[in-house]
Amino acid sequence: MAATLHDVARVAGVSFKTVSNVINNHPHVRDTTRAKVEKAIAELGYRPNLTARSLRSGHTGAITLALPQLSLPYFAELADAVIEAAAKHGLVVLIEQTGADRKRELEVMASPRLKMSDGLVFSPLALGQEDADLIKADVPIVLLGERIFGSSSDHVTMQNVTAARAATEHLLDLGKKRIAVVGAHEGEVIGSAGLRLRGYREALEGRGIPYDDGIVACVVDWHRSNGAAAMHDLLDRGASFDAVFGLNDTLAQGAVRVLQEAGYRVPDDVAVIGFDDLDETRYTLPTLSTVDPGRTEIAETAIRMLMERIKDPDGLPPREVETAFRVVPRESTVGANRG
Amino acid sequence: MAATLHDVARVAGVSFKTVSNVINNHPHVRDTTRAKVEKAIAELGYRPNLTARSLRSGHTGAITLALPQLSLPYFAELADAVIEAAAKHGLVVLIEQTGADRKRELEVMASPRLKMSDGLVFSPLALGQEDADLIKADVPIVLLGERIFGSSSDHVTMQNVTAARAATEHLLDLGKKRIAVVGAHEGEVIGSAGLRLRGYREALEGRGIPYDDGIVACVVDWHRSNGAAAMHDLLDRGASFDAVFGLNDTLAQGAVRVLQEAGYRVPDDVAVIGFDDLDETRYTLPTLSTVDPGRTEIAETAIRMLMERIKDPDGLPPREVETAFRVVPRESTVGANRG
DNA sequence: TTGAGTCGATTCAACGTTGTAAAGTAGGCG
DNA sequence: CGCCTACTTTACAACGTTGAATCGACTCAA
Repeated sequence: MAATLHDVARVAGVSFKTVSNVINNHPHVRDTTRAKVEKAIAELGYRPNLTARSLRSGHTGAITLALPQLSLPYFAELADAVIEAAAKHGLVVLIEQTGADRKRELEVMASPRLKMSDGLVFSPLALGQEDADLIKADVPIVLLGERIFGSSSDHVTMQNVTAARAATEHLLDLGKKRIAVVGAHEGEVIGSAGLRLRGYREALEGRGIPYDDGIVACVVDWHRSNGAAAMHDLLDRGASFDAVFGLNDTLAQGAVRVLQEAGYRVPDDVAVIGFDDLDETRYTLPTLSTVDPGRTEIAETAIRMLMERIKDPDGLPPREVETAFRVVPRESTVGANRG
Repeated sequence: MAATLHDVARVAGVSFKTVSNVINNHPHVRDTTRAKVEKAIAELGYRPNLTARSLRSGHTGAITLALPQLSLPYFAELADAVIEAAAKHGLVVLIEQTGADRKRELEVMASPRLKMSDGLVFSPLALGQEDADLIKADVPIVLLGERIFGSSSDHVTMQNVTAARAATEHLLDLGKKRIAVVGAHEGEVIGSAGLRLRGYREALEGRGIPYDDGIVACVVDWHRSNGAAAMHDLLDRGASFDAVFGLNDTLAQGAVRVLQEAGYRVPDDVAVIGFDDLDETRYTLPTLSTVDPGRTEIAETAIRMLMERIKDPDGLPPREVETAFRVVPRESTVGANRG
């Protein structure tokens, strides 16, 4: 089968430890010896057994990324960013899908498989404040995403409230007066829906506009179909509005679709803004205004924090980082003749 | 640190091998002993060290999935399907992004990291027929996707030619006479672009319609923007056509967008069909007709074949499986009042 | 010339697990 | 009562690697 240090040593005529020293660039190896060993390595096509190395060294060179589902575009783009950020540090990424199911989210942290990696980047959806004490595992954890936990883990979060406020203000700045919301979660306070709704309300308050829950449509999931259904709902109710804040891009896309079917022009009759800056928002008709929550920065920060904690598991206090966001105006709010 | 077999053994007052026997459901363990051991396991929160188990057993319980990029929706949905299929067999998935770069695709197979998994599900884009001999690694490989290799690996491919032919025939059946193609690759024969174009030509031949390369637009990449640019190109050339076959869904979406901007009604003026059955094609305006290439079946077949080959690396001849496809008519070809 | 110090290579143990083989403990039967 | 068998537990070695300690040879300064 595959060659081992011992095989190489036999061919090179040295001890297997000398081969190990060559591979690990140990300083005290004679050049002639090194050459002999390298020749033998090439000859046998030797590759180090990373499993054995992991057992000996205690770390694997892999991290786990746990997220709801890759077929949700936001998480696919997040995973892309995390994999690239990890690759820069020589880490490989193992992906676990939780389906936003609370039981599976807890299982991820409890599974012995987690120890096949050195740390966990975790984007939970179903876990809430009440689960704070359950957020722990045999490896360091960095929590991503929108929720706030009382846990002792590191967090990388987007600025949901402030960013949502900025998105709303963008609509207000365009002279919109009645801004509908698509995608609220009934009664939620600390989830991303709740936080973004809070930002929306703050923006209204800032301009002295009363909050009207008659133009706030609730949904269960954040899929395109839910956005479409919510917009149908608003239209059926006869709600009047001149702008829509979709709490994420897919919801906004669903809403745009229904508005267009119903004969409304976007943005002239109704301006629409989303949230997430998915790649595809650049290519819809009209292109979708949105908020870039700093996905690349989230990924890179998460990896950096995780590596710091892997290196020093207990020396650091729990940290919370909020990434920079940016409102991205596109055709769905400012029309086709933008800069 | 984490408890080991020895720690559990000490607490339970047995040898560490007995603990191992309990964990592995060894038949001859006295009930009272088992109970003692299980109590100690619970007490210490013992979890087996999978790295050590891997070293000893020679397999890891993980597989590698190598693909171009997760932010491309097709591959995100493929990854989702592969992860779910793997999970059914108790396997976890490690993802490598190649960026469709030939060098990185070769590196994936050569990297010692690959041995941290038991097998490779590989969806190459840059490797071609001439690289057939380079398709090999220290672990079994199942190749996915559109290319054909002379390699000795297992393949799971979609029926590109037949499915593209069916897509084209769907347009012909609607009475369309001049079907433009968006997304061809200049001179390509055996890639997915080449194969799908062949299916298109076969369909035309079958109806005695001459092939006109004046309505076949070539692109470099298969992104939405390329589809848009290609459609711009066709319109600028003054090409006349009453239908468009986008060689994948994102290309088709880009094309639809440009058509709509240019004032064409889809499907009344121009019918459009894509390829891949991305989730989002259900929510565009109009919803996009497409071809479901059997993604779930691809994933499940690939995992099944990979497991068979892991179990018996040399006993099986190279196999090639083609999955079933299905034309999915939606609004972009048959209009809004469909069944 | 000798002792200290460096270089180069080796030996040994350990990481935590499982397979093999052997050892110990009953129970059953002649 | 002793022996054979089946059951239960244990001891030991291995998986392939790296770190610690060791050892010989050589260099240099005293």
